[in-house]
Amino acid sequence: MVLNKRVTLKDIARATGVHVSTVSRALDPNRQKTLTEDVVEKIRATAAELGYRPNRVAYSLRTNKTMTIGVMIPDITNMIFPPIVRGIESVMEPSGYAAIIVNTDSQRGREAELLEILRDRGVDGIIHTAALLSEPSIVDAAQKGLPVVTLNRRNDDASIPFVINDDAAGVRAVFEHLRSNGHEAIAHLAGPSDLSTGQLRCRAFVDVARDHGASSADLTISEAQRFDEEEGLRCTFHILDTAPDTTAILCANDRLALGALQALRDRGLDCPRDVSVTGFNDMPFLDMIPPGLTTVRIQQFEAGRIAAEHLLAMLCGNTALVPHETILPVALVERASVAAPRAL
Amino acid sequence: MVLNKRVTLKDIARATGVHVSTVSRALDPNRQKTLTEDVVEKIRATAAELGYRPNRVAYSLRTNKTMTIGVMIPDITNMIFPPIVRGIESVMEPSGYAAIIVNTDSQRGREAELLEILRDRGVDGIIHTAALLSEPSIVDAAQKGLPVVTLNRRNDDASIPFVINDDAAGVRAVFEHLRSNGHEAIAHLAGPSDLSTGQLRCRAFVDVARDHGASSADLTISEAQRFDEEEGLRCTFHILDTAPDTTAILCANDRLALGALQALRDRGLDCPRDVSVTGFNDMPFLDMIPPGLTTVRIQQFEAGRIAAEHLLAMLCGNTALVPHETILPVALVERASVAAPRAL
DNA sequence: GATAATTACGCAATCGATTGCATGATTGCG
DNA sequence: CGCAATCATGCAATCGATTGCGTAATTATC
Repeated sequence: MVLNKRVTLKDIARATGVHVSTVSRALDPNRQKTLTEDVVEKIRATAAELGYRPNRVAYSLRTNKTMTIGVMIPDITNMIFPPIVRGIESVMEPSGYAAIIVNTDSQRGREAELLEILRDRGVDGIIHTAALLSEPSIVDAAQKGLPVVTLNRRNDDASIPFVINDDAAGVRAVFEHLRSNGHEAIAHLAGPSDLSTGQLRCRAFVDVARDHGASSADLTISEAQRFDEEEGLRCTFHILDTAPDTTAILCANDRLALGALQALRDRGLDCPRDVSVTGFNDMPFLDMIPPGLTTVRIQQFEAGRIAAEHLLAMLCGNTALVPHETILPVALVERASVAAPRAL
Repeated sequence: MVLNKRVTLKDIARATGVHVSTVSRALDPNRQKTLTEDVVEKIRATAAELGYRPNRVAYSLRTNKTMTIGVMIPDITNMIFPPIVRGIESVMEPSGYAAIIVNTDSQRGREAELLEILRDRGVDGIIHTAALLSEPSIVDAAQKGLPVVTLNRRNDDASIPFVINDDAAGVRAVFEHLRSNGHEAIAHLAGPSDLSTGQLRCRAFVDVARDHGASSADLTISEAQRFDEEEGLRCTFHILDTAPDTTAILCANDRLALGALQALRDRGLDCPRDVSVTGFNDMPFLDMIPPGLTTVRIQQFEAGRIAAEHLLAMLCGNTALVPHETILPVALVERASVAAPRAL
C-alpha cells in the first residue's frame, strides 16, 4: 500500500514559487489568458514534469459537477442494451463523462432505489432506458432540475426529452407484410403493458388492425408479463387455445417470438407452414436461428448515441436546443418465418 | 434549474443546536456510541425530517475513498460479458460500491488510456477482464498499490489475484470427447495469442494432443486475430485448404465456431456428418442455432461474483485472505455438432 | 469533599481544487 | 512627470464532510 502521494496544485505552486490559485488558472485553458505567457509555460512544464493529474473529487466538490452520468437499464444481459450503452459511451467518454450503469430488472422498487443511489452520487444527468410507465420517481427528479433523457419511453411530461424507435411504424410494417401474405387472423403477443415498448406496440397493433377493418372485439391479444421466451411460450399456448384459427402471431419482441416458435414445435405445428411468426428488435444472432425470424430492426447504438447527445446538450445548458421527441426510423427485415397461410 | 438546495450536516447542526462534528458522529453507526443516547436520537430524527443525504463527494475528498470501482472489459456487446458484469454488481452494489465500466476493444492504447481515466477518477480498485497479455499498465497500477483483480487472465505477477475458468480442463474434455467419437485429425481454431484465453486454450490443446500421441509438427492450428465469426470463417477456410483430411475443428470460442459452421456450409460440407465442430463458452441462444454446438459451459456470473468478492476483501484490507488463483470448474455441453467421422 | 478519571461535545484543521476580491506593479495618457 | 487605467498575481473563503485534540461537565475513588 505504498501509493505514491498524488501531486497537487500546492506541490506545483511550491515548485514554481507562485500561489496555488495562479497554478489553477495556468492549467485552465479558459483562464490562462489572464496570466503572463512565461508563467503559464513554466507552470505547465513543471506540472507535466511532476506528473500532475487533477483531483476530480476536489473539482467536483467545488464546482458541484461530477462529470458522471447515470444510465438506468432493465438488464444488461438483454442483448439489445449493450449496443445502446456503447452508443451512449461513444458520446460521453470523449466529452469527459463517465457512466454508472445500473440494472433495474424492471422492478418498481429497484428503479426508485437505484435512482436514489445515482442522485446520492451526484450524477450530472441521467439516461433512463425503458422506464416503467407507472414509476414517478424519474419524473420527480427531472422536475427538480436534474437533466434526464428517456430512451424507449414516451413521456407526457414535457420536461423530459425522449428518444424512441418508431414502434408504431414497425408494427404497421409487419402487420401489412402479414396481410400482403394473405393473413387475416393475426394475433398479437404483447409485451408487458407497464413498459412503454409493450404498450406502444400493442396500441399500434390495435390501431393498424382497426385500419384494416378488424373490430376491437375480434382481436386476439395475449399479454406477456415479461419480455422473455418463457412468457412467449405461455402466451402462445394461450393464443392457440383460445383462437385456434390464428394463422400469424405478431410478437412484441424477438424473445417472445422465440418462445412462440418453441410453443408451435411443442404443438407439432410448423412455422411458417402452419403459423407465421414475427418478432421485433432484430437482436444479434437472430438470423442464425431457424426458420429465420421476420422482424423489425431498430437502431440501438444510434438511439444511445442520440440520447447521449441530447443529454450532453442539456448538461451544457442548451436545453432549449433539445427536441422533446426524437423518433428513429425502423426497418422491416424479411426472413423465413412468414409465408402464406395454409389453404383452408 | 431550481434544484432544492441539498441538506448538509451544517443544516442539521443548526436545527438541533449542536456542532457539525457532533452531527457527523451521530450519523455514523461506528461512532455514535461516544454520544449521549438522546442527542443521537434527536439528530437522527431531524436528519430524517430534513431529508438529509450525505454528500459522497465531500466524503470522498476527506477520506480518499470514492466507493467506486473500475471494470475494464473488451466489449460489452460480446454476450459473455454482461453476466460477468451482473455478477460483479451483485456483490458491489450491496456493499455501497458503484462500478464504472469501460470497453477497451482489446486495443493496447485504449487499455492504458482508460486505466488512466479510471485512476483519475480515483477508483478504489479495478476488475480487469480479459487483459491483454502484453499490456503492462495494469501491472504498474497494481504495484503502485491499487487493488486489482483480473478475470480470464492468468498473471505471473504475484500481487494480482486472478479468477479464471478452467480452460485447460475444458479443452481437454472437448478433445477427449472428439477422440472418443473416433476423431484423429483434430484441428484447433485458436483465439488471438495476445489474449489470455486464446493463449491458454491453445496451449491446452497442444498439451492434450501431445498426451494423445500427436507430435507438435502434426498439429493443425489456425490463429484468429479476433474472437468473431468473420475470423472463424477465414481460419476454417485456411484449415480446410491446408489440412483437407481434418475431421473435427476444436474452436477457441463459440463465435469462431459459428464462423466455422458457416465456412463448412459455404464449402458444401455438413456438420457433423463431414466435419465435427466444437465451441467454448456456451453463450446465450447458442442452443437454438443448428446443428446445436457442442461446447464448454463457463460460469460467467459466478466468475464476476467471485472476482468482486476478492476485490472487496482487498478494499477492506484483507488482501492476505485473497487466494492468488481461483480456477472455476467448467462443464462439457454435448449437442449435435459432434458425430463420428465419416468412414474413409 | 478533594482529586483523578471518564464522558460528551466543541473547535479547527484538513482533503484539493475554484473563484471573487484585493493589491501591487505596470502601462497609458495628457 | 503625475494620475488613472489595466494587468498579473496573491489572499482567503468555499464546497461538505471527517477527525485529532482540547475542555467543560460529570462520575468515580478514597
